[in-house]
Amino acid sequence: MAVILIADDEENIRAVLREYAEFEGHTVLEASNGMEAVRMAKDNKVDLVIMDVMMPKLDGFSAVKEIRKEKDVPVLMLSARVEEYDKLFGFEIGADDYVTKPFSPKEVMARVGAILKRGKRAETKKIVSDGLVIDIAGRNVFVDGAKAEMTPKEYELLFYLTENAGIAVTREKLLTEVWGYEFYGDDRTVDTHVKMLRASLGPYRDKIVTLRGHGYKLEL
Amino acid sequence: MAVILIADDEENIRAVLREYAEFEGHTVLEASNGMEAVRMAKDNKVDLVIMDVMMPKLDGFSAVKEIRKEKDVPVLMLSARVEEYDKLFGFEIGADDYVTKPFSPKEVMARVGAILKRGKRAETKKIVSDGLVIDIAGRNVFVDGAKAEMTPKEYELLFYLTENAGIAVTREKLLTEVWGYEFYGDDRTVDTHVKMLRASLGPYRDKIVTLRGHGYKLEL
DNA sequence: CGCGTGTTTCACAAATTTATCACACAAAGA
DNA sequence: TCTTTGTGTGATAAATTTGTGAAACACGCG
Repeated sequence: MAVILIADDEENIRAVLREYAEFEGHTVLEASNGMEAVRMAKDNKVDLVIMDVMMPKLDGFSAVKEIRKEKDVPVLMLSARVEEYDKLFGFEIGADDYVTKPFSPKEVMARVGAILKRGKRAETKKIVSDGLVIDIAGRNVFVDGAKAEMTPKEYELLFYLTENAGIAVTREKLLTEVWGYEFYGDDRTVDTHVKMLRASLGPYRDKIVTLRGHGYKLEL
Repeated sequence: MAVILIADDEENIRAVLREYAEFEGHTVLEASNGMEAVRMAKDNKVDLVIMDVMMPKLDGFSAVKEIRKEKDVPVLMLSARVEEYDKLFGFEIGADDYVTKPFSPKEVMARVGAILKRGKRAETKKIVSDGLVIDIAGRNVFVDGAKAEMTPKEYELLFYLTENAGIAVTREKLLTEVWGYEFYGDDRTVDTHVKMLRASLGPYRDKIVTLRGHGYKLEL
């Protein structure tokens, strides 16, 4: 559905929200302080941010300001404070909603749903496996939240494998499908690109399984 | 600014909200029960409805449903109940926001402001990112407040990319979509226009990302 | 017509990507 | 264990691709 960044220094609050969010089919990223939240928001394609006001290193308001410099992502603020001032300030910096602690997860998710519904932006399909996010339409690949820069061939190879996830593919097949039927080169070229693709996938390098004497397969 | 219909059976609550709303420059209509609220909403040009849940003759939820049959007006629900159920139900019938009593008038007005702001954004379809404002309907582009003058092709190219923000687009696709299917010219024409468009976008030139071996993408 | 703005093509340099090769390494079978 | 076969990897020269400036071209208008 959507990618939600949950920024709160309290571990259990993140856990609760994550549970609810994932139940609704969202992908969740977590940040435990403002700095981390800013970094993650900038590096990832985030659809909504749930941001706590009081956090170490960088408070929620400042974090939102920072994020807004680069991205126009909707924000729901969380705060333990009940003072009115906070609420107004939250709206002033452009927060889309505001909930005070203690809150009910259901209410938060209802508000999240409302915000996402409003932001009817075309949502690109994403294939997710653990910390690996593959966004074919946006030509993005995220490894544990960080954007993985790849060469064109790597993208195409990965996308082809993704579209055929779980299916064994021969080198020949890959050459004709990814490289094109006119390609008359070496089988081993595939190996080299798999090597580079694996390097780009880092911890998820093993998602590309070698099928000895046959070819490769992407396991999601 | 806007016309706000305040529906609440408590006279003093209406009075307080009216005071704040008028202070912000809004025009206020009042209804003391659900039936009246429905009638007024249908007969008048209303920009936003503040609706109490518990009212005589017709409750707030039913009233909203009734109003929504004819008009797609944003609604902020008020309720004395603190039960979660109400809140969720409020969102389910499409309320844009929800505040429980006792509330602070300032908070309510802040939320009203937020809702109206959203609505306005949707009407003119202004896509904003930092100091970059793209008003497709008005055919305007503002860079840090200053209007950016562009050639027709630049506008069209930018608008197409904006409508497909976050999605990778090939040069071919751009040629057929922006230039027209009959165009049989050079791929590289796109490059040149991207170059010029980037120049026009000044500090936001990097919002147009080059996807090597593929095409371009607008990142908001 | 001639002019001016806007559009397209083109060529070249710079930067990036690719294909291939050789060798080390790993797996499977005798 | 030894052999054979297939795969992983680093290096590198060759091939692509893009950014850009300049020139050619198109077109509406006074």
